Amino acid sequence: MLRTHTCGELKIKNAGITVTLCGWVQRSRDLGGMTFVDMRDRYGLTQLVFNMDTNAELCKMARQLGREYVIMATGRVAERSSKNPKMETGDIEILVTYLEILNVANTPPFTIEDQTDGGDDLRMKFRYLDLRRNTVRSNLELRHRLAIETRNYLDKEKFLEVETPVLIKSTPEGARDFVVPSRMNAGQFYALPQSPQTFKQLLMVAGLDRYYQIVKCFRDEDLRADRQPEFTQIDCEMSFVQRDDILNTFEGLIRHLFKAVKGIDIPPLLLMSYADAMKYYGCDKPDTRFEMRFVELKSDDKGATDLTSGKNFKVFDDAGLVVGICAKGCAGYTRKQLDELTDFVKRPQIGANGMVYLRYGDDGVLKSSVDKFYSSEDLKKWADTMNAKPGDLILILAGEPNKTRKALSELRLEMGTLNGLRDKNNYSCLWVVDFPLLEWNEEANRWFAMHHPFTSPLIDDFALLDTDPGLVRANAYDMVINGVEVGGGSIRIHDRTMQSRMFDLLGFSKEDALSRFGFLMNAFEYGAPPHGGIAFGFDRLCSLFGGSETIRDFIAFPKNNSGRDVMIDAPAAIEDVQLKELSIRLDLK
RNA sequence: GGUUCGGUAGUUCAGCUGGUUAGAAUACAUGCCUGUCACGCAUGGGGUCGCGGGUUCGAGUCCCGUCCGGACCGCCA
Repeated sequence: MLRTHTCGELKIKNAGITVTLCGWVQRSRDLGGMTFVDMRDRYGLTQLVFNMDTNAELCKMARQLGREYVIMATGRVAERSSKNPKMETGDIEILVTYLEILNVANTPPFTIEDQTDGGDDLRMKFRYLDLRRNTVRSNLELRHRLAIETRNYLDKEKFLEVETPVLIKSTPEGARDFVVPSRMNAGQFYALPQSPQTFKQLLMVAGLDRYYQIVKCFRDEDLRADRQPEFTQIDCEMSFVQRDDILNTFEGLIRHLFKAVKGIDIPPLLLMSYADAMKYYGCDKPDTRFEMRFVELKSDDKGATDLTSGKNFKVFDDAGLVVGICAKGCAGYTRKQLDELTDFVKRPQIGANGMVYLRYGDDGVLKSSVDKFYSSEDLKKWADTMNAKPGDLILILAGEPNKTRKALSELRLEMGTLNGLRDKNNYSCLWVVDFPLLEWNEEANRWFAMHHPFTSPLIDDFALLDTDPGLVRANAYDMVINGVEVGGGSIRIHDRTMQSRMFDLLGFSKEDALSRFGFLMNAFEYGAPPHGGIAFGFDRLCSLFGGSETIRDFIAFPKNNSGRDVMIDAPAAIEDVQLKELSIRLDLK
């Protein structure tokens, strides 16, 4: 070992001993007669001192050190005459007697500080420098901690970590596959897994009983702050279980992670149906850190009261849904603020046509943007329905039900943000259950599995498969934390008649089904146990625990918005020889 | 595929309704300074204003196109 200690561990109690440290030059301060150098490694920062009186040669050498030079220094640990309470090792310093430059360094293009001056693009291009910064490194440490604690918990619960192949077969359902040409099988391609879904089910048929894997998955779709083309899942499957067994087991996992990594005891998870999530939050992954639930003033539901029609307000009369939220204590919003909210919901990404507001003044007077059409009695009814009190502000959207819910959901989140109700250190976890099994796709003119084709329907809804497939609920569940879908799964179909029934519904012919999933259907002929599972988005979990919106900060070498690795400059063209070997001819315009 | 914001010194940014030699901070270099710790002080170098075209007497600034980056919509079983 070149060193005796790290740059983070020497404290006042070590004063007097002689040590050798290795690390990078964070910063140096040349005061003329003496020079201070802050030396950094993964563990911390330690101050080196050089004095012209003691050793002029060495001191001059220290003056020549540039930022990020790699050095080795030997000296005695001494108590400082002026201590720095802001520094972990601020009570001591090293009186250097030997200094060696292990490597010189170019001046980095941005500062290696917690608050760096580097922009995102530059940091990604020099990611290995970016990773020297505390903030980024501590994100990777958090990721490591979460992985270790996940393994600890699942191991204790008798889960077996099994590796599944990365070169597999393309499946047409779901996301676009990344494909890999096969040299030995000209014209044929592997696909990279979007998830090890079928393999983990085969492991259940194999009798492994409980499987997990922290595994890379791949989806060739457009990127977002929380979406990368390659990402990591905690992928799990269990045999001989029902839904609640899985919910309990993985509520246990998330509880363990919060406790072990953040020291937080989270309350028992709420269980919310998909239908309620959509009705009260307009979204299948509600942020439940705050209430502000939707209240409908008019809807298509049977027996629903209609508080808005028949007053000549065409917008509401024509709407399938009139729905609002009540923002507590926001009656003081200015016209300008309300106009900004209106602009917010009218943005093309949100797509509302307009917004109606109703101020419930502190004096009890109701003032709305539709006073022309509605009497104060009408407005009072709205306010009462919405449980509004003086001082509150009601915001109402109307139109086609699904679009309107989606828009109001965005507005709700915006109001939550504006009112400081979305504290990143506050966690609200819940299960969303009973998703629809199928989704109708207009373009393809057929049903698609909302989750995947192996998801079991709820027993209660079996009969509806014949009469009204759209109403069939799936035995599926998502875990949602602070409005982020961190995990999802389902009880699978293990029965071959039900499986072929599903394939029928999805419009797969027998031949289709066999060529795509024949291996799985065959396996199911040999005694498949009832089973189900779940997969967590590990990167998202890390960013959530780290209090960040973007997962890129928690991935050592992430891709940019266009799916490029700007550091190694991938993807890139390949040699003609390689193409030839793969029997591939390019067709670029 | 679409919406939107941005691209000016190594870096982060400012630069007004078009008008002298394009600025600041920081980084870098040199010098001074014996208790600094974002050390301080002084001096200095550093620019194809992303690229191409257009309007104009004149473009960093306006227009069109294009490339790159961020956020979002579509997409993501």
